[in-house]
Amino acid sequence: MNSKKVPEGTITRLFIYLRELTELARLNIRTISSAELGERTNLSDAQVRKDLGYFGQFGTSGSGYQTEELKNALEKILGKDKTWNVAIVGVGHLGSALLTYPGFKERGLNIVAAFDADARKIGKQAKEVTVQSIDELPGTISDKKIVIGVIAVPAKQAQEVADKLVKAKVECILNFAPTALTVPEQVKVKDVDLSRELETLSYFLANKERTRQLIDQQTS
Amino acid sequence: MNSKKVPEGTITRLFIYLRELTELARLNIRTISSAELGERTNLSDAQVRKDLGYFGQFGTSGSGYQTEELKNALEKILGKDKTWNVAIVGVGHLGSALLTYPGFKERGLNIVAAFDADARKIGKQAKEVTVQSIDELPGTISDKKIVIGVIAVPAKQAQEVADKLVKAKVECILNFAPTALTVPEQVKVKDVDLSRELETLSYFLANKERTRQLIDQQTS
DNA sequence: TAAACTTTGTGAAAAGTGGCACAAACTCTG
DNA sequence: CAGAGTTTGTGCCACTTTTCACAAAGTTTA
Ligand SMILES: NC(=O)c1ccc[n+]([C@@H]2O[C@H](COP(=O)([O-])OP(=O)(O)OC[C@H]3O[C@@H](n4cnc5c(N)ncnc54)[C@H](O)[C@@H]3O)[C@@H](O)[C@H]2O)c1
Ligand SMILES: NC(=O)c1ccc[n+]([C@@H]2O[C@H](COP(=O)([O-])OP(=O)(O)OC[C@H]3O[C@@H](n4cnc5c(N)ncnc54)[C@H](O)[C@@H]3O)[C@@H](O)[C@H]2O)c1
Repeated sequence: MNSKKVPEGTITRLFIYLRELTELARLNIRTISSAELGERTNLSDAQVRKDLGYFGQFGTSGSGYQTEELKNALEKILGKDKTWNVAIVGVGHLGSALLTYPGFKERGLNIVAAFDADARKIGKQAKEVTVQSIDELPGTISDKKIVIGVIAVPAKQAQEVADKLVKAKVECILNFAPTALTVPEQVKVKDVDLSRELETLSYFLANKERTRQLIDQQTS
Repeated sequence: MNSKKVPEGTITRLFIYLRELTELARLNIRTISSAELGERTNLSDAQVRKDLGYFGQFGTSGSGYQTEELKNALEKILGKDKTWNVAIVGVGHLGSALLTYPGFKERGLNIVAAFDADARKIGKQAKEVTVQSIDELPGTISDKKIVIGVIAVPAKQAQEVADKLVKAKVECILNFAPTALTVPEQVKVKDVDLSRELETLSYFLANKERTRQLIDQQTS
């Protein structure tokens, strides 16, 4: 095992391998080679081996990897054997969608609190969670051992909410507001910018059109 | 201006700069240096200049960039001076949030149609759009000149919806379902996998001690 | 007008990332 | 048990992207 920095892409791919291994285990397939695993995930055999190489040696020359064993190892590496408590701040359109999404719990992320500043939203029930006033955030974060804060408020309020979350000592923030947050470096921020993804497509379309015009000019 | 290949990351960051420039223009701030712009977007001054450098020379030594001028230039580069018609397929929790979000129109992405397979949702009004039956998709896509399709249905139905969108001749697909789609190569697919983002956080938490030492690279 | 200061634009160096290729390790076969 | 076959783990190389660093260009000051 080398202790070099692990590329972001490796982590993403490990989740893909894990998903495939879970399927293989279900099908009672006991061993798999990097070539086969790569085939099934549209990745190269070398990529598979290199990714695993960051975390140790899991295979056997000549036969490959034990499905079950590698699956367990990846679950441990990826933190799938643990669960974490999550709070959502801002129960608007997006916040509500997140609150009811079952995919979080399936991945070991339990939403155990929700906060909003709007009096009309406070007290509302969504799944097992009751919307609380933002003023109760510090106490609840600490009492319920919440380690992830999800920001789903308008961009203008995002930094203010981030400050409250940091003060309450969350360890990660998942930020849906389209704005850059400033936080101490020990707090991990993950930005998810839905608009930007769409915007990227508009760049693609604009370029496609430009290219087409250039080609038209050349051909005509 | 050099005509070398523009990194993917550069495009993403240009949108970030543009967002900040729009805010600066609103605040009537006339000029900005790469250092200040970098400060406000959590990026380095060199990164800002390099990114802009792919598209031309926009600044003035000694004083920086004209806010309004750079904003206009970026809008043109990024295709923001055009608008595109968008359809949403699947008006559930996420689809509804997207439908009512005003940020898309502001960015030249007009949601002009929405489709669902559930009879109870059809006919529902959301903003200016009435939810239509999925059967009307081909006709509407063509009539309304829709170039982007957004998939917000459960993973199991995602490929089937993608096939319909491709057949109806959309040029891009934004896919929120956590599954890999197979489409012809002339159709651009952008996956937004919220689950993946969450999974990454659980990895971070599980490996916090190690990751904390290597936190330098998290600007993306 | 000149000197001090600020900031850009960009080559060159550094860092990060993926693919190749092969020795070493192991399995299989007769 | 030897020789043929399979597959891993990793050093090395090619490529991409970011950071560095500084001359050139502009601004400000006196
Ligand atoms: N809805 C979408 O499709 C969409 C798409 C892209 C980005 N976003 C971003 O996600 C964020 C949320 O979007 P939305 O559509 O859910 O907005 P929304 O207006 O529906 O909801 C925002 C919620 O935040 C609450 N709030 C405001 N200030 C608060 C504060 N200081 N503390 C606690 N709660 C506060 C409001 O009361 C409201 O309930 C925004 O930043 C938006 O830009 C949303
Ligand atoms: N809600 C979230 O917070 C969230 C988070 C991460 C990922 N996602 C993903 O986004 C997608 C949508 O999530 P959601 O929470 O909105 O689900 P949802 O169940 O609330 O909505 C899905 C909608 O799609 C419609 N639908 C089903 N099959 C269809 C078909 N063949 N054609 C047209 N419409 C069809 C359903 O009638 C329903 O209205 C899912 O793939 C989900 O995994 C959602």
